[in-house]
Amino acid sequence: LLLLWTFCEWPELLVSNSQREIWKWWEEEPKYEDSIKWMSLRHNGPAFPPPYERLPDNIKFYYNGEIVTLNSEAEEVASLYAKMLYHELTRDETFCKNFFTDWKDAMSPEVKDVIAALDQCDFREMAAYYKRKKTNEKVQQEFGYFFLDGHKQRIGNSPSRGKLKKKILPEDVTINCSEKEIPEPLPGCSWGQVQHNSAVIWLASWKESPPGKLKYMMPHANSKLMGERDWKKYEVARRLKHHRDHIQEQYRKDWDSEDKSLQQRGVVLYLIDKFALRVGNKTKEGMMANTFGCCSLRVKHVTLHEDHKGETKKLEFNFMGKSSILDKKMVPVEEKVFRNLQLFKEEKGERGEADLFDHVNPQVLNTYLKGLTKGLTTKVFRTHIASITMEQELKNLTHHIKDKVSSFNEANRKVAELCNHQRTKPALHWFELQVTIEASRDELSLSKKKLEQAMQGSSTEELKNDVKRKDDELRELGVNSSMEENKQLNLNSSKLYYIDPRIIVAWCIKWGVPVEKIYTKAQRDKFAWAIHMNDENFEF
DNA sequence: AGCCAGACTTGGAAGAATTTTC
DNA sequence: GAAAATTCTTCCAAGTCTGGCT
Repeated sequence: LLLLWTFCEWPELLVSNSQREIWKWWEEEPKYEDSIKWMSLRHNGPAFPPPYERLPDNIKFYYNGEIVTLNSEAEEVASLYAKMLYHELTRDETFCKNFFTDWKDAMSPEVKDVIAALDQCDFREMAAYYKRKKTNEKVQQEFGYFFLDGHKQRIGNSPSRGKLKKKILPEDVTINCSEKEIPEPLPGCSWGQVQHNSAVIWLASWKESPPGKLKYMMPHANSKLMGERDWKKYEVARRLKHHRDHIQEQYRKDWDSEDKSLQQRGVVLYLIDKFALRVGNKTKEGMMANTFGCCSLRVKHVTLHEDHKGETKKLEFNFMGKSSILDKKMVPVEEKVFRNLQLFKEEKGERGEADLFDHVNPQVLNTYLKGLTKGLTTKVFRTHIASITMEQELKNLTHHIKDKVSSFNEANRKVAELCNHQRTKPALHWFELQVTIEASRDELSLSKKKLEQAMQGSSTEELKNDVKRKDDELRELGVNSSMEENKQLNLNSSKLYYIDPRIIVAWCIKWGVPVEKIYTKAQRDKFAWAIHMNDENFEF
């Protein structure tokens, strides 16, 4: 009976995704123009977290060992801190200072009188309580989907996210949907705005309070709207092969140009075309993280090396790229590029902080490229080069050293290296490390003791090995803690954003490798269009 | 012509789930 | 059978690029 009742309540949601029929949108004829993204768009809007619930009576907050009852608002803010009590950040002085200031604003005068220092606060009971509490899956069921032209589709980012920022209310949210399908806001609330703009694909948007940046509720990567764009992206990147010769010819001419902006454009385009650099827009001058791309490179980021015979010209990049990932590599360049760069550096009097390419910017570049072929922008080069490289690497794989999947990963690794996709092996935090080292040292001395005791007897071989192993372990801990060389390549980004999935599908068919070995479930959903095309002869 | 809000794309890290190892 | 290692998913920050404004 219970089952039946549940079934009636959520008939569609009980059918798991794998059992559902897939909407093969890629087999359909386009029903409307490119500029129109949808005919009907229905969804429930973002989910809002329920109003704050007070702590149960048995969970207490202590100040200086005494129980203190916080007013509701102060308790709510305290709960945010309690939830991350064991996080490294709570040992950060600035973090604590900022939090304490904001927290005080939420306190009633009486409470404020009592609480004078953060380090006298005991959040441990609260922290334990929240750790037990589980998030509610029902929210995902009700709000995790939208309907595009009658088809059910998953929503991408979770609408209820956003930690310490100001709470988002329905009044802050703009809804984008079909005319007659406006979602219900929370009782007693109304939406900030409702629009019916079929030229865009987002479902809801709002301004995030401290940074003032726009946030969007977008369709999931496996939805038609996202898949269609992805497909189109790879088609544009594919078409670049028909224009690359001409582009190269053109920029070679520009190297000799009298016009400084043409000359710089030529060199920049060469670097992007050869080394798959990002274009390098101006980054928002937030207090920290000065990052760079091709157009924004400074003089100090590029070092020129000429070997003693003056035969090979090399360029050394050394700069912080997107997400503050270090891009450091030595690459050979053509003579004229080398001379031009020398010139650009000299012009700035070798001042390290000066912009290396002061006569070009991303807009200029993109305007030029768009004139060459529709849809061409600088980022297309990265996609193109990555896909071409992968295709070539896979073609070169005539035999498999270990197994097919390992060979595949080798090819993938080349692409990741090219795109400079890194991943930092999470280093143990300092104090965790101390604890680990301590424990490791104890184990070692214990084993040594055992060995000594056993020396008189026989069969000490095993114990000797044990000591040796533990000694090595301890030594390794010391090495790892000294950090550096913790950088590893991350193959996921190139696989998800740069390599045309049809190249991979074709390879899988050719070598009889199940696609499941290469793409995870989520990735197969994202690339469903390519997998279903099932084209063994696909050539990028 | 330069600037910036708006709308997407791309990225590594954290956290969850799963597999492997001891 | 638990802990450790690895893999996968989610999260949301950090990029790109367009087009409208001044």
